[in-house]
Amino acid sequence: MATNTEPIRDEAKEALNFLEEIIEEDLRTGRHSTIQTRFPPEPNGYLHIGHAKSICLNFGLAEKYGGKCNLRYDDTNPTSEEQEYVDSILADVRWLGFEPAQVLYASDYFDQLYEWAKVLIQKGLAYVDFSTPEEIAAQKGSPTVPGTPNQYRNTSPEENLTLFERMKNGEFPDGHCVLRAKIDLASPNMHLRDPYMYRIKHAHHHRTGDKWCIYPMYDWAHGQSDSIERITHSICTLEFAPHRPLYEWFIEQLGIFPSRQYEFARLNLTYTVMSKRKLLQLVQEGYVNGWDDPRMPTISGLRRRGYTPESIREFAHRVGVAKRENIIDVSLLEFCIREDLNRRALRRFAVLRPLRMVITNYPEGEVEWLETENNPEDRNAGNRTVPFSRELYIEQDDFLENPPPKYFRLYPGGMVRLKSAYIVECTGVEKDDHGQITAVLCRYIPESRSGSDTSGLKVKGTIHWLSAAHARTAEVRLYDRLFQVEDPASEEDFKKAINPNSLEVISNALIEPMLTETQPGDHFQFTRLGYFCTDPDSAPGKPVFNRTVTLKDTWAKEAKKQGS
RNA sequence: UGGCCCAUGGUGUAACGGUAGCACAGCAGAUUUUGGUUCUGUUUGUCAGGGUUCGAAUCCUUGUGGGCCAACCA
Repeated sequence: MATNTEPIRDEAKEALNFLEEIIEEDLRTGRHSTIQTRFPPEPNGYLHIGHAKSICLNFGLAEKYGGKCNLRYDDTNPTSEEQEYVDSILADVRWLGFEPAQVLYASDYFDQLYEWAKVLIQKGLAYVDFSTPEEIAAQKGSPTVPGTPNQYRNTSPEENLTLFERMKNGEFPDGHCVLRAKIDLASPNMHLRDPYMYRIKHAHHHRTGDKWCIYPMYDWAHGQSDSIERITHSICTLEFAPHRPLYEWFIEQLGIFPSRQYEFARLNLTYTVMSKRKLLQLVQEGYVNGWDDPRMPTISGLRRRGYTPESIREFAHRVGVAKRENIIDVSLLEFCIREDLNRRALRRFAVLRPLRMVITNYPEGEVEWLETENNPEDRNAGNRTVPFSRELYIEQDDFLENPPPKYFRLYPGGMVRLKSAYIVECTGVEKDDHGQITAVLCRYIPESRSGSDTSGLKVKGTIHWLSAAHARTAEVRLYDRLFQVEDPASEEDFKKAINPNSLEVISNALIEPMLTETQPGDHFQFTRLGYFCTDPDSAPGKPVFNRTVTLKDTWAKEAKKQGS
């Protein structure tokens, strides 16, 4: 329920990023009356958190300024693109919470592009080149040495038109020739040294089938596609900045709608890699279990890990937009999901590494159903009851025979509160022949029951627990960062930096009875442990949980300090 | 040794010639039946030199450092 006295979040006072400034200026001056953006992935892999930033930017800008945003697949290279990727991309965009104004494909424009190529040829601005790739590379010179023209550069437009048509008709094998724009072989910008427009590929395209055997290059397709869609602000990452003069040259020569390109710095995250090539390697070489492995920075991986769309959108907002190279601390991402889930996730009891506890003064066979809150941050989440009995399980970490200083949990002679139940005092331990503790013995304080505590006792620690007779089992997958170094991409071999302990599977964790009814995608906070999400691998009666992120753990820090 | 882009605490990001702020992380404390949450406090910064100006993170200039660019990839 929104309070009306609260001003609508003061967006006006919030600082604008450089793209917002450009847009507001364009709107103010009347250069555009509305804006049109697009998110243009190539369907050759799964989307990752870096794409999420771009999606949030493009759709977010359109939303903010009352414009529209298209999803356009940049499908100009049939040999690396697949329908599987097309489908996953749309699903990810929608999951993030955005609906494209239109779902379009660069391949929709192949006919138009072909016609426009002929226009350039007629203007003497494009020619068919039969040189080998090596020859062309050599003729391009280097950044400090101008390129040199070859014989094909002088072919007449008429001849080029014929040649280009023959290319299109499939009269030449792959790689036999290319269509090049005739611009400036001496340009200090290598992209202007007669760039390729078309290459021959007798390949099946996932949408156009076998209609074409020539396919446009990125530079020849992208700006024209933007123009066709009347994209006002074509936002891309920094590495495309040197392409901008070419982007503008094509549009100018064709005299078509002048879309403008703007570049921003792509997102990098600590302890992971972001390039599609590297992610593909992780998948293909079995370092992870697929694109949606919860350790992957892919959107599908984050989803399976338990990240919510809201948390990712918030993250994208918080990282900001600028032109400076950056590497965002993954702790910001973790902050965003904790912030979101703290508000929304229902609390449940789970014991990952069980230790038996026997309450020696509690009647055998008796069971009490005790009330506990589903979410202390949200009164509307209500309460639930959990069974309490003589034999319990607690977390191994919550008992120590010889506790270090500042240890608030249980130890011989010490007292803790069992969350939402009673205060117990440890009276001793049971050990096996090897000296291993098999049970913690306690006596409980009957008048310390939560909600009606008249004991007057104050304890420092509160721990979670499960009634042994009522506990159910579940598989719990504990994930840690995939890499051991902050910036694996800068390593000689990024795969050597892989964290060998990025996944720990606990196949017999204990959970409270209610938790067996969960559905894949459900989020919970396991009290005192962290946020967990039900995995699709769950089977009836045997749920599987992924740890999204731990709770902040100041004791772990303190213990580490003491240890070192 | 060509062109383009960039440079603000540990990490990001504001300040649009006029008090260097915010967030995350860190540290310290208060509250707490989650060592969670919440609250309070706090450490740390304008790459360097020159110039313009009453005044420069901001404008100019030189340097330094980083990134990108020559694929029949996008």
